[in-house]
Amino acid sequence: MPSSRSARAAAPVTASAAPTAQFTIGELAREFGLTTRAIRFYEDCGLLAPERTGRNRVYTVRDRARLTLTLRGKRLGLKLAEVKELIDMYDTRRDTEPQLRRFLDVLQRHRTQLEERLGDLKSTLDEVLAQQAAARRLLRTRAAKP
Amino acid sequence: MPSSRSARAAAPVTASAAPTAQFTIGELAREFGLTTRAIRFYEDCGLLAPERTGRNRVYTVRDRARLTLTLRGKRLGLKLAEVKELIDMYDTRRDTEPQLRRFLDVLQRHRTQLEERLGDLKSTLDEVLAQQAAARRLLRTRAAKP
DNA sequence: TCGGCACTTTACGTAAACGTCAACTTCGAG
DNA sequence: CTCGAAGTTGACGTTTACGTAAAGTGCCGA
Repeated sequence: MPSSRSARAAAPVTASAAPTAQFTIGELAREFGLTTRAIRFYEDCGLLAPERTGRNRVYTVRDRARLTLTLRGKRLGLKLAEVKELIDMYDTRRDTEPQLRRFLDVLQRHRTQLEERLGDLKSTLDEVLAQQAAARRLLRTRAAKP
Repeated sequence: MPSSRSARAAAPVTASAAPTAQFTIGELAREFGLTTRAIRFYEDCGLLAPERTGRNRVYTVRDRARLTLTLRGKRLGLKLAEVKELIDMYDTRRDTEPQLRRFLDVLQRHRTQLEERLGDLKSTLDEVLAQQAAARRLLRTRAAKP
């Protein structure tokens, strides 16, 4: 069975795994546990901009990376628009000094925000751990004298 | 100027700060930087259940604590329903062993989730730090030879 | 040639988390 | 007594992040 690269104009000739790895929307969806609808929606939001083979979308490793970042941002509670701003920021040129300084500004803001969240997270995690310990103790004493 | 506890049936007699501290919805809103609408909405979601003086809501320190937890959960990207589940869990009795075991289950789930997010956060933070360092280096070399 | 499957676009539906009126009531001050 | 400020409920509007259905294209195997 040749590699299942379905629904695409047949690979050049005998090549099964292209050198510059490419993916269909369905492949990406399965890989990331998303629906194709979601992926297209991310494109509408400007988070992805895949090439086309005719009308069909062709995703590269670069798109895959952006998708990874997108999902991570989502898990951290960011809006897609915020994720886009962030990703775009990392993708833009920083040729001139003003650009570099603006970039550093944004980085600092993000860093501060992230560190705050890190604090929140650690607090909650600590509380969960404490509750876990307490509950386990209770369960042991409960088991001792029923 | 006596403490501004507006819009309430007058305090018993001369007491200005009640022993069991209470708050109006407006006070809470200001304190947490929310709208009263939001606070009422949280009540609709079962996150708060203030007493009433007639029709007016009266919040206690306990409600204040729940609100704090709610907002922290939000910052961590949890849905209000998830926050409710979490808070309720912390508030319920754990008298029987099955209850205790269920409690431990939920704790473990939350812990896993929190640790995943912690990983996400650390990754992003690391990347931000790396970018910061890189940008600063660039800026220095740029300053050296313009 | 005929399904069937994966892909496409267009378009309307929906759940979450509030915002935003509207239409009151209820106090305390003037 | 009237006014304003803060409270109340109710109902509809809005944004975000997709779900879902409709209707069509393109290729592949039987």
